[in-house]
Amino acid sequence: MNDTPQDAETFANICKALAHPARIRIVRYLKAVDQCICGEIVQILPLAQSTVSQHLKILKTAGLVRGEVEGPRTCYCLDREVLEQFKKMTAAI
Amino acid sequence: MNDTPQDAETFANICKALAHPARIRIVRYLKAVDQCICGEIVQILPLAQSTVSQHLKILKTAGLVRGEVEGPRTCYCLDREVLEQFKKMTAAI
DNA sequence: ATCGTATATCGTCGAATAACGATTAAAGGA
DNA sequence: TCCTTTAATCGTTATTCGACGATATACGAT
Repeated sequence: MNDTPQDAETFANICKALAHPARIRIVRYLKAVDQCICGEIVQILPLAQSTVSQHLKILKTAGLVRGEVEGPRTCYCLDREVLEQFKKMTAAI
Repeated sequence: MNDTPQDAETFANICKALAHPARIRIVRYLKAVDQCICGEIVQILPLAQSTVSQHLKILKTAGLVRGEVEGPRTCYCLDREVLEQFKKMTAAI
């Protein structure tokens, strides 16, 4: 791992995406079930659908999660590659 | 590592503390020099003294950094224990 | 006792976050 | 075709963040 300001920014961005308990729980859930639709997560978390959708968007923007539309629903899964990258960066702190 | 909502909150809190490039750079710097005073960090970062002090406070509150007053200055260092804990939690995601 | 240095804290401001309900969009089924 | 389901987006509101300058505090040195 590098140690440039840019690198710090990259790492900070992923941390930011994970800096909310709901998003941690989403990531863990996805890890456990491999993939699921948004509504499933809404069931699990004590949050409104729109709020969950927003959290998913944040995780997606950070690259940690991918979603693909399947008819009226969207199937979400972890991007394990990105997650591994993050783990490596963390280990290198 | 556990997988409770409380655990998610704990982890999210540390992520939040690291969710800013300046704070990442502070942690890395402390890792490299082992310990230093606030002014040293002010030199390194393109931020005002008060801003750096604030970032240090956030890191301290999260437990990642400890500071002990030495006369008119404060000597900061990493809490390697907490950092290791965070690394383990991250690896367990 | 005063001055200078080093930090922390306060107050402020704009920007970003988090949450929600309401609305919209896009299928799929009746 | 119309209704239902699912999810995304919009608009709003309250809160938090990030940055700064100014001020306060605490020592050490003169």
